[in-house]
Amino acid sequence: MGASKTDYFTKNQNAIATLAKAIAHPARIAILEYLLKVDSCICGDIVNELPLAQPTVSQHLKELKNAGLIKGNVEGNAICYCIDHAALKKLQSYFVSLFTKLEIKNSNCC
Amino acid sequence: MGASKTDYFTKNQNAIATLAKAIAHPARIAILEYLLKVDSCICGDIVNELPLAQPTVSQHLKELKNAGLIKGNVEGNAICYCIDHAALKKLQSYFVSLFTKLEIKNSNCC
DNA sequence: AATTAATATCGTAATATTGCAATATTAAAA
DNA sequence: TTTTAATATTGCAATATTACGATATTAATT
Repeated sequence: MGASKTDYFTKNQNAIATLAKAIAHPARIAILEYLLKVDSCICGDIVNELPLAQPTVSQHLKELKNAGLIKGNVEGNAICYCIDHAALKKLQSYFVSLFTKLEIKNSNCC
Repeated sequence: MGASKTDYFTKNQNAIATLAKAIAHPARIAILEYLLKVDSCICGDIVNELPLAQPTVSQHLKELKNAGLIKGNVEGNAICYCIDHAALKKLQSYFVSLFTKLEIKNSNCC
């Protein structure tokens, strides 16, 4: 077969896996870092910043947008992308909760 | 083509993407959560816990191990898997630094 | 030594991801 | 209204991931 058996896992497990997948590519990490670096919401020069063709960047942007990590605003001709802070906080909160559990039972059995 | 252009990105960008990929599947999240839940380092019953065949679980365990997130110790016949706390901390530290940057510039431009 | 139990590996099918050329869309500018 | 600029979509090839049956490996048990 192939294609993950999504139904067999909890909503939460699927949610974090989906968020993780969204950032599971160096180009998408680079995009997020770039959007964090530039103060203003610079748009299409993400393409100039990355060593990838325009359609490829567009596709990565789409995936980040689908995951809810960035937002895109039409500004005339161009489109202004920026971090969706609320969504990133959600991502953060899952990790924090995971890492908190970790702190509690830090028994290294192996 | 296909296959990501790893060389064009920084070591750090690739590192976090690789870690994210390791947890970008609900089964692997479930495995990590299970290993966190059980106090002692229970081994093969991960297979009983998950709705997946033994080879599939074995494969997921291998990926988590390759990513350095878990450790496996041979214990006679069986193998004892457990969270690698040091590695998970590394994962945590990247996210913390990313989220810290986020706090600093929380200007929502869109 | 044969059996059993636990886990890993191999082989393979189904599906998903990545990347880009070509093309479409959309809106400003000329 | 044609041109130009910015971005998205389509189509397709290369590769990676997911899943599992069959089989191999390894070590305890009989």
